[in-house]
Amino acid sequence: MKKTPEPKKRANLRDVAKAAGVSVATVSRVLNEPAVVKKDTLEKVQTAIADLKFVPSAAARAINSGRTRFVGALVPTLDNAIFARFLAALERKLSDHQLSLIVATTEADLDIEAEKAKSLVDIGAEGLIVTGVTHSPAFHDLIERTMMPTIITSFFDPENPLPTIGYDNAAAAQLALQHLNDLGHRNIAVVHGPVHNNDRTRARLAGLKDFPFTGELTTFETEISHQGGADVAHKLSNLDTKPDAILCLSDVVALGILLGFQAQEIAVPDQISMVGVDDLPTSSVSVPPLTSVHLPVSQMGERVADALAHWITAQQPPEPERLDAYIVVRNSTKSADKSST
Amino acid sequence: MKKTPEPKKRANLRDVAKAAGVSVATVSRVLNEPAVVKKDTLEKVQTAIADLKFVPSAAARAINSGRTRFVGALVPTLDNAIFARFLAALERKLSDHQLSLIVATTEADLDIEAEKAKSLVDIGAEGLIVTGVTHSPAFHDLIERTMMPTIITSFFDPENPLPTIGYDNAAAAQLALQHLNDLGHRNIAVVHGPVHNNDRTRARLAGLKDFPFTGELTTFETEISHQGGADVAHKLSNLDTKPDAILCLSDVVALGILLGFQAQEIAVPDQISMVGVDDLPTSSVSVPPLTSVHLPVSQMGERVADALAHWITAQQPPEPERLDAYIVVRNSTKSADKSST
DNA sequence: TCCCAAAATGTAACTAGTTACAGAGGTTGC
DNA sequence: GCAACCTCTGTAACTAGTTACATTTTGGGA
Repeated sequence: MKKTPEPKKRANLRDVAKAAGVSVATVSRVLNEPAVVKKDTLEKVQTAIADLKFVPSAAARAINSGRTRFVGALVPTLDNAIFARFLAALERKLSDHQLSLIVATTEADLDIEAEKAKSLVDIGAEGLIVTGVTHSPAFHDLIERTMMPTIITSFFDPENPLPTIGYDNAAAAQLALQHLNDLGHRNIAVVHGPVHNNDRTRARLAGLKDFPFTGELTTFETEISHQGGADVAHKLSNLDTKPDAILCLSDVVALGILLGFQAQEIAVPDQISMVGVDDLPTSSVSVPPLTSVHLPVSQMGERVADALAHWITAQQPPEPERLDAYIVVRNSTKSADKSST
Repeated sequence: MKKTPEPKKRANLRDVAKAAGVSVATVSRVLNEPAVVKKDTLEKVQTAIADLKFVPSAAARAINSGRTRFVGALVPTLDNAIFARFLAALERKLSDHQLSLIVATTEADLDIEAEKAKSLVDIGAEGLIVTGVTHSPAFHDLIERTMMPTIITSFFDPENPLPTIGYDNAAAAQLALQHLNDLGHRNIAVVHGPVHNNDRTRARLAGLKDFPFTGELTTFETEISHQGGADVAHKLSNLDTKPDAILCLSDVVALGILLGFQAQEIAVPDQISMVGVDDLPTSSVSVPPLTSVHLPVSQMGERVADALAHWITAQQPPEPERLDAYIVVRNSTKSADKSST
């Protein structure tokens, strides 16, 4: 007495056509250009669609149009607000182009990156967005084989084979050093995240090296987190000769240092000046507000979205694009002579 | 003398079959079960695949398997670390199930949510994850029509028609109030984000109302950002009778208040106690470290991933699941009698 | 009323894979 | 020596849409 042998099967175009007593072409027209369908036919079909709870198959559409309408972005982490802000802008602008965004995190591991890139391509991504110019051979293979439109962000390099849309990391770091130099600081601690698998950080450090600075530059590597910053604050406070300024290549870490210093009652900027790089929203409300090099990540998200959408539709890669970083001077820095009170 | 009339067209299975001198079935086998193919045939085909730079079409695969291997998550924003952390855990666990994650932000707007949900379904999402139980009629329509597996997060309600996996927001807020009550605070400022379109916040406020607290409870609404917190700090400091404790329904705001108080040299917890809700990583390194109700968002991400993956494959919705929040006492609270120094 | 074009609809061939089934060739057992 | 079986490969029919082209219907003007 079973009456439900296979009730689960989803209705398809043919089913709807049969139910409405029309051809598949008509149903397809109701879906795509209802204007050309006569009114009562239209209604008949729409009723059938509603009755059968018909939902067109995305895959079948995609197979004809050759479009899946989504792209993938590979970022090291979502835990750093700088990427979250980039992705927010990217997603917003992509949806103007009728594109959805798949986010995949790589944990700054090139193998994970290649693997996730592969799975993005496998499920049909029409384009890829990646962070930095350094990638595994497997990744480059994949991009070359599939000719997948791929844009590199957070990095500007007009020479790179894949188009880059981003800022000049070396220049951004130099902006910070310039500022400290102008203020007369001579003994500067440079605090940065892991350089392994992070070409942005390496480029920034290289930029600092290239800058004509005659004072002392000491580097400290730590985790990119508030905790990582707090750890460095602790380390710095135990030093025999303390630096008179800190140049921090990440605001998250800078904020952590700031908190660490507060806990130890080291006064910023009176005892020590601090510059960050990123200019997170939080940096403007920290105590003291943090002087920081602003990275235009929201703008970057928008430019990347436009460029990738254009690449996909017009089959033409975009020109590399440099977005300018600039320093925002707040109250975490002051000139060296006054700090030796 | 043109030799490239249409060189762009991607090679397909038939092209490869022709090039390798085998049938399409054999090529398909090379792709899916290479073990059953004779070695030299295998090599011939693989050579052809490489030569033609053949990449199987995801859409064509999906049309047969009925699977697209991705799901969509709708969150209000990426700017709050609480969602970023949830998504990070979700994405990590989903990839164990061979599922990718499409992230869409709704800006806490139910219409945007419905619209983005629709476009996720249109492009073939196999399941959806949404924040909170309150949604637009269009959204509910969509879910019902498509019978899309959909899990609600950040909210626990066993009565809800769609399965919820999350914490009890009322109970979480009460944990904070309980703590302040135990410490003897009688005049408490409750700071929260916009209640409009935010049922989590509303549930928390309702929880506070239900708690048998005999003191004074004053509420303040502000933006969920450090800036929003700083604004409230300013407002509070201008009050005639200041509260002796602040219960903040969001750690981001609490951290902003903390920074605001520092700028105004109001001592926490000596002059005023503070509790937050969220327990962000930053909360443990703020000055002072923030007492906060821990919301198990990473665990939530993992549970949701497992539940949704199971729903998709086994066609069976999960049971609602309550995850426990608990308070983490740090140094931003102290008992009332000592704070009246 | 008839003719013709415009409007509406239908037929069937596409898209790019998977897969049931058939069949060819080779090996083994009796 | 021949049936039985296994291994490997091929044919063709699926999946669910879109769309070029053919055909039917409709309506207006002569």
